[in-house]
Amino acid sequence: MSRPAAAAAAAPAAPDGIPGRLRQHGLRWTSQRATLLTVLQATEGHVTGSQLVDRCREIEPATTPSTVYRTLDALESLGVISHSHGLDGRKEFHVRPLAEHGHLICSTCGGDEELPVDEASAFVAALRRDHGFTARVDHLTVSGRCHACEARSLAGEEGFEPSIP
Amino acid sequence: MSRPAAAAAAAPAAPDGIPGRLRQHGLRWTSQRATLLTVLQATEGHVTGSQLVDRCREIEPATTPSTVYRTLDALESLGVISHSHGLDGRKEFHVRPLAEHGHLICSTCGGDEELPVDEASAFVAALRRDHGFTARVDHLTVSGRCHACEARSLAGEEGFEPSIP
DNA sequence: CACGCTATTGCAACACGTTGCATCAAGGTC
DNA sequence: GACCTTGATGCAACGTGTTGCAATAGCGTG
Repeated sequence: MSRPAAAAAAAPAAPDGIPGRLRQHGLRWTSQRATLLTVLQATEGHVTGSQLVDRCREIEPATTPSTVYRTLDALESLGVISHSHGLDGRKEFHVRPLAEHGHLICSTCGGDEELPVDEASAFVAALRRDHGFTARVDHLTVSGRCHACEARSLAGEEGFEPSIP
Repeated sequence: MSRPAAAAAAAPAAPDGIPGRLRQHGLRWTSQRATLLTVLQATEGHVTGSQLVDRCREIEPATTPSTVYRTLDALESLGVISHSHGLDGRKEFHVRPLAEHGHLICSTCGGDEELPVDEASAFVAALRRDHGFTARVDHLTVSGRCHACEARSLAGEEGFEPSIP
């Protein structure tokens, strides 16, 4: 009889049906991927690639960065995770399916607010109408100034803007 | 009598009033900065940092990357240039004041279309109303699929999405 | 259960930026 | 025109990702 448990044994804590979904696409389930998945599932909110590498190393010190980054790509093509970009343009991953959302990042204080898709729907519709462009809100990062920082900057002097990455 | 030309002599092709604007802010006008400015003014559309380093080296082979990047920061705080982010999150600089605009980047073909500010004004207004957030359209990059690629993907099979940086 | 195809891995090298620090020089002042 | 303050430069080292390549190991097959 087939024993899918064998894979789980070699790969501790195999979660969900991810292994199967990988195989469906001709991809493979390895212990390194299991480690990353474990880390991802224990993750709240957003994480950068290097943070994931670090956390994987806590579980499996032999973890190699290139493997992590390549696996992240693979998981993303499967739709298991997605990413947007932080202020510095660095990728920030998050596990799906949290509610799909964009991001509002304050370039002054670094604060990050979520933008529900429906609040962007009119904008998306306009882009489709005027440009034939299908926007991915899920990958959208809007930078600007949050309420608090805007008020502060209007009150005080600006002169120079601080560096706006 | 004061001879601002002296600076221009040491620094070939000093353009505009940039040297003066730097000095107004306690910053300095150097030959390295003159080189970068020359390159920037000969630049159409967008450029990445490394492209700028390369072009500066064509003029002045001794150009150092760190100097270029630091000068870019300085010029940006003066409002001489601004940047947005490419598909990979890398900074893309452009000289102002071209008409302020955002970007629509197709994650499939890499195509880049400009988004006039006024087309985003309703969206910006909504963000301000609902989140007290002041968005910078000028720094906005929306990724998604352009008309051509969208049509192509609807026609053909997708299975996997190609990697979407 | 052994075999074979090929996806993955790990390593090393590279690309792009950033940062700390000692040294240099722009440019305002006397 | 010499002096002095302080911003700018160049270098070296580091952080984060990416890529080419040979070796390894999933996993579907016979």
